[in-house]
Amino acid sequence: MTENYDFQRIEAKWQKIWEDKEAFRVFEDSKKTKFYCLEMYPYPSGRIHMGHVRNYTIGDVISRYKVMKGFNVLHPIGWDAFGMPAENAAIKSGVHPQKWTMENIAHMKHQLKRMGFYYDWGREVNTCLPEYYRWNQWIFLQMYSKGLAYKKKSWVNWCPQCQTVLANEQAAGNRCWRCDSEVKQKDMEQWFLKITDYAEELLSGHDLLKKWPEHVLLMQKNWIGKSKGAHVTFPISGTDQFIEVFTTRVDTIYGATFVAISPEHPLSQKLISDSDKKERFQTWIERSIKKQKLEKDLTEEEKEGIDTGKKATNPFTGAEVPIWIANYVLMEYGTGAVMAVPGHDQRDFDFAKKYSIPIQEVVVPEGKSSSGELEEAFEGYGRLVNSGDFTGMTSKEAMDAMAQYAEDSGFGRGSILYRLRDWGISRQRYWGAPIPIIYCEKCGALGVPEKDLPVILPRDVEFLGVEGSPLEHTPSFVKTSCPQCGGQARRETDTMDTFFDSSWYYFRYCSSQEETRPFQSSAAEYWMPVDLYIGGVEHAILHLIYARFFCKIFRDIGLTTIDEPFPHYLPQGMVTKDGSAMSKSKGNVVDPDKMLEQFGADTLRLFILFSSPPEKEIAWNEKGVEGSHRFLYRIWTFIHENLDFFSRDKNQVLEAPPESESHLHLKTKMHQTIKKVGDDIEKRYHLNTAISSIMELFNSLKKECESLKIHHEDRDLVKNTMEILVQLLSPFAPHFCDEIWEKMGHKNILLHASWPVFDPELAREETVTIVVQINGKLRDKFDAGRGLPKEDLERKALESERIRNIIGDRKIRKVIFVQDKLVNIVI
RNA sequence: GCGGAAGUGGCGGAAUUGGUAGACGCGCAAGCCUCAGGAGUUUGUGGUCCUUGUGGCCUUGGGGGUUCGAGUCCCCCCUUCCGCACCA
Repeated sequence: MTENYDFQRIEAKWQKIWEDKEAFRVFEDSKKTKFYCLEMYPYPSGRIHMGHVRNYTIGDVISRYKVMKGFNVLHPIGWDAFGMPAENAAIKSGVHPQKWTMENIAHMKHQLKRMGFYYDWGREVNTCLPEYYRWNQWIFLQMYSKGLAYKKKSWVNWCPQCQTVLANEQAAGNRCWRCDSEVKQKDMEQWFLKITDYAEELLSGHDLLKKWPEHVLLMQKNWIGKSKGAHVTFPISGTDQFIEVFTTRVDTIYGATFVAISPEHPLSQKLISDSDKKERFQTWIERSIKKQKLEKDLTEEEKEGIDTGKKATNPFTGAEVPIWIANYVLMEYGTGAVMAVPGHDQRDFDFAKKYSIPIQEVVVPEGKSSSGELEEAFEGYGRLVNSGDFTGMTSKEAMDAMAQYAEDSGFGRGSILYRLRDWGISRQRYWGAPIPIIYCEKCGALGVPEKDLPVILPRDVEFLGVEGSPLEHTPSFVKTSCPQCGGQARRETDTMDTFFDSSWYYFRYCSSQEETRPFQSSAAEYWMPVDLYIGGVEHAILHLIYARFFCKIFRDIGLTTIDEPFPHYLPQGMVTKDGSAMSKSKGNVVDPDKMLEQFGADTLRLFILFSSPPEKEIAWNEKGVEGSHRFLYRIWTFIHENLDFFSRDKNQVLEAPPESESHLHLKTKMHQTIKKVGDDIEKRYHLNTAISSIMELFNSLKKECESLKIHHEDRDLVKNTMEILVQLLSPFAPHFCDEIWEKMGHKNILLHASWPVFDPELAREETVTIVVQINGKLRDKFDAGRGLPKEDLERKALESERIRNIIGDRKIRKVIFVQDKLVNIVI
């Protein structure tokens, strides 16, 4: 009677054995080569979802494989535990964010264990605990003392009804997510990190990231947005003030027929202050600023502006041009002011047409002459016309010459501009790491002294959901004394963006218990950098740039010698159902718990990997899960039906048999599969094809076994192949394989068994199929010994009756030969 | 608008270096087993045509090209998805 495949019992059994053996604990060991496999840690939202299952299963298979290959593998996990959902839950249902978060973590931890993941739980980090976030504060203070953290005014979304700051996603559609009132913009003091200091290095560091997908590097590159150009100052007529502009096309400056500044530009108020239309202008400016902040698609917005009536002088031509305030000029980019060249910029062209501003042509396409009246802006490069001494130069020559001339004349310089902006980390929220700053009336803003860290987030606060952060209304937190003069002082009540937490957690895993520094440098020297980082591509820009930025700061303050934390990044695709991402609102969520109950962890792991290669999206299909389950079941039944045979004592040697053809075939297949599975896991990360090749091996094995009773001599090979198969499958379905392995009489767990080695000689087919083509079309094929020379195979091909019939009496022009593959006869 | 990725049977996907397209799995069909089956098992399964063969033709979004040979390389176009977006 065949024993049932009781996966619930088996999985619980092996999870306990692994835990009792502490099989997943790792320590630094200089004798072994380390491998640090990291997956993006989860936000403890309550339950794990299929995206987690996929992400962590990919990492788990690679980790287990590397362990079997003899590496010292660090595979940690933790919790991105601060953030808004916890606070929202508090506001809505009165549960304390800490309670909510810790309960979620407990449940999700249980779920992850239930999946059988190879995690060293001794290194678990939890960002909402003071043990962790005190180092956020410490790092912040290091940055503050180096001038890398600073405070400045910035616009935030503000709900006047709730009297609170809103995140962008809470202000969707320009309406407050809670009370639906109209969102306003408010200018508030906020903390920033000077990531722009590292813009160039974040860009040039891409050269070290050889194992990142090209498109991810490109996304980051666009985000950093480096532009080469020039800054030029235009004096404002009748004043001693200037407008500075940035341009990437200084070669077109002779065609600058006006200057346009952003409504938000500091000069915009001054320039209209003595205008008789001041009030109308004022209203227009306010409306434009608001639109710029809130409109999603600004390109759709019609270009409009107001003429300030003031003039500025084009320093190249000496001509006076009007100064406009225009809604298409953004304060965030460049200087917030542009030299407008209608002839060579379509936006300026549209604007000039609307307000009848002159359009001048100063660049013509190479080999063409001036076209008279322009129909639209010519934005390409060409040769300069109507440009004084620079006329006749190419655009490229002129850009250098003009930048040089501007610099020599003192009204400009060649320059480089980045789109990347400093990172605002202030959040007017409770559930985050407090920013360790104290404000004293006398001494100003001071960092909390290191000895006073951590600044503990107080537990007892009120969650009204209105009038700013709960911390502001907690006097016991706010009131403090000045660390310098001892006088009355007030704490910063803003907390940190949770991206701050996730920018360095991978360092913390190296020594998560360390109490005197964020991490032990020696431990980080051993484990870092992360050898493989796996996670959703939605973090390709922000998280991965911030983390790279932090690593470079750590290097610059002497905590590490690493330049890049993640030399290898593997983005993993989404799990979708019915054409869209699984989400509660769509109602298309498949709960991993349900799958675990129905099929078990091994089936779920196998299915999620088998469906698709890691980078691709997975469309969930319940039938496929059954297929993966069936595969395990078939192996289970097969082993149990022949249990006497498979559990036979290893030492019982059978006489070496003569090698039959099918015997040879199976042996070859076995060695090929070892090679393929290894390559698929560590070279291509195509775990789906690794699994399919194991399935193929099992199919071959079963076929061979139909003759098991007849061909006594194949038995050793069959048993050996089965053992290899279980080893190859074990990273994918670890509980199942350990159970079978034990049944086959082994005492060790598979994690401690080494990965099988293939013999290249045996992996090579002794007979190959030679394809015969005529004019590139398949016409015949035959088997032949490996390595036969062209002449033999060509003769054999021409002997074939089919081939002879097709050729008839036509003349053979030539014959193409590919060793061990094909003979192509061209007639 | 700019940038990127992708398009292969009814479905998920395979084809790693230009060399047998459709591996593996799902689904479907038929047989076996069964009182029964939404279980198990065996076989078949891209389309099409006929003379049913170890057959012919067609087939990797569409159209051209390079090559003895193209899913793979080049050019043009279409569709879908993603990122950025008045970036000066």
